[in-house]
Amino acid sequence: MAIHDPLAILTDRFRAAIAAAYPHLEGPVDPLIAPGKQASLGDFQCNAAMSLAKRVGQNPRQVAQTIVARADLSPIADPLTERSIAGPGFINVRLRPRALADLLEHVDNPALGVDAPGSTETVVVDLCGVNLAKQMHVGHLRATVIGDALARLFERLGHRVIRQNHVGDWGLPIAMVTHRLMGLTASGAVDGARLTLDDLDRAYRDAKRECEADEEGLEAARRYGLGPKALAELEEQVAGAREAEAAARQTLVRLQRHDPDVHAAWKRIADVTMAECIAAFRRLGCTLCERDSAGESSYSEELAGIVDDLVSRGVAEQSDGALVVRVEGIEEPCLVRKRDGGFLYATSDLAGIRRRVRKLGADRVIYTVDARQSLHFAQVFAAARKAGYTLRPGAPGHARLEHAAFGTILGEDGRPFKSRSGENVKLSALIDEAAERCLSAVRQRSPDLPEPEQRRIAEAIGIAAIKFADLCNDRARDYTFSFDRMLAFEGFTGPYLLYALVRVRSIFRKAQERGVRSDPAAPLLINDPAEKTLALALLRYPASLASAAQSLEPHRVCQYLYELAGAFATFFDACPVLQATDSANQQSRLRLCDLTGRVLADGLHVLGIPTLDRM
RNA sequence: GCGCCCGUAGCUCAGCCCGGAUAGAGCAGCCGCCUUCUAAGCGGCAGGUCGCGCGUUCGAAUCGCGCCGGGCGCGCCA
Repeated sequence: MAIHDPLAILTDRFRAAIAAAYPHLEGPVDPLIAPGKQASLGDFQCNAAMSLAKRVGQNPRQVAQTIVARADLSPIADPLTERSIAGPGFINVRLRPRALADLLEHVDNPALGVDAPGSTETVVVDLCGVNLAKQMHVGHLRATVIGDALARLFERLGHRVIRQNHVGDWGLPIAMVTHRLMGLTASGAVDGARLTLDDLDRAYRDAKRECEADEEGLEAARRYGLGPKALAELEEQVAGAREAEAAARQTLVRLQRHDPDVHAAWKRIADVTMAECIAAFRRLGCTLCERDSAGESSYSEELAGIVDDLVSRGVAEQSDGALVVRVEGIEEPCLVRKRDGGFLYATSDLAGIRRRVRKLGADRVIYTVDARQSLHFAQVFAAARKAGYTLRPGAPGHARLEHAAFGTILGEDGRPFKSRSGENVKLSALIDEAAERCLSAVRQRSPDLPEPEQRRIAEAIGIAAIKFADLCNDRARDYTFSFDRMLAFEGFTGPYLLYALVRVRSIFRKAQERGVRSDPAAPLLINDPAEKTLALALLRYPASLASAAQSLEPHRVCQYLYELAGAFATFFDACPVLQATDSANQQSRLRLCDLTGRVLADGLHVLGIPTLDRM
């Protein structure tokens, strides 16, 4: 048990009291301890009496009295009395200032009160999922930022984390670009040596357009008897598209057979794309590197074997010429091979699960992928389980597969976020704009700092704003992207958290200037209400991480950090540190500041948000 | 048609898993607070039929059922 978490301690004490008072009750009873509803009544409350009343055949107030008589809360809280009971049977608990200080001593360590896990798990996080020849855009932002935060969170909690970037680097669309690029290079239209991702992005779109046959248009033209000229144009378009597609298919076959020319072109596309993406991750502060890439191509050789395995063991079956895995509870079967013998993305996802569990040793695999893929993952997870791919060598039970689904980023018009011209907004352009908008504010507030420093600060604030906005609300929901709101420099934003930390660090800068030494062993004095609120907030840090990890919801950490920053802001206003009335108070407050700064920095680091010394 | 997600203050959102006291934030509005550690801050006021109905319960934003409204998905694309 966490010996520094008052909630855990009180839960323990009340559970014991209830067990002693009602020994005939079966199983442990949850004492329902919660933070106090009103600070004036108490710091915590026990809500168990009401729910127990019926089970023990007493009225709730009687139950509360019985619990109060049995509960021993020393030394952390004031003794309970008749007056601790309120309303129908709420039991209010008030912590002792001294106890608060003692508890804080326990979290004042490098781990900040986060205990090592009972058992270390291997957690694979599937994140990012960029596609070759496509610019990173807002669609990848969430998959990268949320996945990175989850990966960091599990690492912080002491687990072994393996990041997997399931890059879309295989299949017909990629073959289409490869084919087109080879043509462009051969004709000299593009310099292969100086290829950029923008070039590839353009080639991708052109190739796609080239292969799109307007069959419906042709059909309609025939039906409505359009003129011969229009008809001929449409026929030509369709024929051309079919030809382009056939060529792309041919390229795909050559790629699969490791044809040196095609493979070299494909490799070039992969290198150019990944180099730019990895630069983007670095700029964003996401811990994702080349080694974490495990694209679809890396599974291509395994797919036939997977399907054979599924067939031979009767897991997959024929259906309309295709191969499907039927799973209980889901109407739609999971398609693993097309009628034409081609594989689908479910097939490579199955290969992914098998490798992650068997080779990488995953106890959990977490997919940070768009919520629109929910059905797909439900199918694939069930199929993998049915196939036994989730069975871990040398461990009981199945690995846990979880889809950390996230919603769409919407524009302020409520529709999926796009540029004015309807294009996807490039991630780099997004960061540029955020940094640009911050720069003027930084110049205004810190005119003395050198220009490069101002730029560096503005960039960090912009990134903090973007990432915090993405992480701070419920993953599963769509959210509205708004520069104005995230950069408002007010309220529930990334900049607010950075600002709180900057103020902490500023105090220590000033302390040094004034020759004030801080004593790390000075006694903590928790007297002012603002000090108490801050102390209570500091103690909640480990629980906030645990809760976020349990639910795969980073926004819980955001919520927590915002509350901590708020508690600090109030403290900052109410409790002078360097001008404290006496040295004991000054030293105690310096320690509170130090602890606050460390928790804020640690929490921001867990979220992957950059921190600053000044802004 | 079936499935998933969402509906809480003018706006953007927490709270729902695990039911408890007058439902919380931020923005916008109004009133205060910088000769003192960064005012990107703090304190206060005002603002809500928790989509609707029924049910379970001593007690429902929270659990169940049924509606209404919005979004997304649903075998040979990835």
